[in-house]
Amino acid sequence: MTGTDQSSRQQLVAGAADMIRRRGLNATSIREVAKHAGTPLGSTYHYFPGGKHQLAAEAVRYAAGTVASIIAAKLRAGPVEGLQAFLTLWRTVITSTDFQAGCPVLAVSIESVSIEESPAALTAAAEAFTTWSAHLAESLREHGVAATRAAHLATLIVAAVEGAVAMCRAQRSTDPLDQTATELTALVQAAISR
Amino acid sequence: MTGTDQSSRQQLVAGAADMIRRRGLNATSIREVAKHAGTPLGSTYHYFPGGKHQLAAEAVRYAAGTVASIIAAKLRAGPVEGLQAFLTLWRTVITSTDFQAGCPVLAVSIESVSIEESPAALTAAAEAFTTWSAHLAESLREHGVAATRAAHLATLIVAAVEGAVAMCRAQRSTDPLDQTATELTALVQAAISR
DNA sequence: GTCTATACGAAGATAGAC
DNA sequence: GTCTATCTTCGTATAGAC
Repeated sequence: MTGTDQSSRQQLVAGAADMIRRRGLNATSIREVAKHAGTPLGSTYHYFPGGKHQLAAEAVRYAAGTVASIIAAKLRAGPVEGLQAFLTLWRTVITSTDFQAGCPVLAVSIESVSIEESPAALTAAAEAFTTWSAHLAESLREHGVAATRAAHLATLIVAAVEGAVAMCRAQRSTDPLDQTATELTALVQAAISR
Repeated sequence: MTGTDQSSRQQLVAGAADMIRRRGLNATSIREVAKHAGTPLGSTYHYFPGGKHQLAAEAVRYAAGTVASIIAAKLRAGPVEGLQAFLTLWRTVITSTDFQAGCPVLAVSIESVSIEESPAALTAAAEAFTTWSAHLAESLREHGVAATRAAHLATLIVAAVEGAVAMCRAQRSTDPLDQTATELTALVQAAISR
């Protein structure tokens, strides 16, 4: 386990995550991921014997982990701050890429049809959504929101933001996310101040 | 323009919409759409000279129009009834296909990266979201919700439902949509009863 | 262990037979 | 006008040279 090995491997994972969030899972080819990482095609199958499924699953976990770390850190300041961080994160993604990138977890959720076709990647996507929601729900509970309501509210936040990011890409405008942000912020503030 | 022509054409469009909502845009091949419709491959390019882009765009408009008709009809009974119809519609889609189908509009929004790559389909997706939101917003305004708030709330509804459907597919559970439904229904009821 | 070269299938699109 | 056969490119994956 040398440093070079890990950096090549990590570059493949990060590159795959970037391509998936831009073009989707099916339009992300191993060939191009390898080329982008500067590694030969064969190396990919050395690092990821499971082929594209394995690479996709790791890419989802990588991207999901990054997002989870950010919101978990910001949630320590409170649910509203965590929500703001979540919203800002995705707004930055779409604006900094001129609406060309979105969420790789959502892409995998839509393109991995059955468990049989891409088991690991779809499972990783499901876990990502669960983790994000759980972080938000926990913070809401800590601020006095009842457990059931907190869970529902957390799910709504994740669903709404994911959907809004996709709408922003289609419309080439940040309006859907900004409008969603306004509603969600008001909703969370009302929930924790009762 | 014989009856047979139009039915073949429509079968291609409907078949494409079904495949896109299940597998996504990139995994939907013209070959398989043609086979499923029982028409030769060449016919597809006769009906759709613009190739896959044109077929995808028409598939999106077809699916989006169906959804728009349903919610527009139910919205006449009020915003809550329209929301319920929107929610029920998607819940039926995911449960009747064992979580294998979702929204084709969302799939196209995520997989059509740039305007250059798939201009017509992405434009059709943007219009679908706009149309759905506009219907909901209009109904909310008619029930006393201020114009700006109505627009924001309508966007939140579309975004949240689209995101929730994708989450349901990843988690193979209707919980995300059901929890989102609870929150959205309460939110709309509160908005129109003030 | 790393990488080049290749096998094999399927994609979008079209040319040309009927 | 309809459809068959084919062109070209690109996908995943692997076999085998270094």
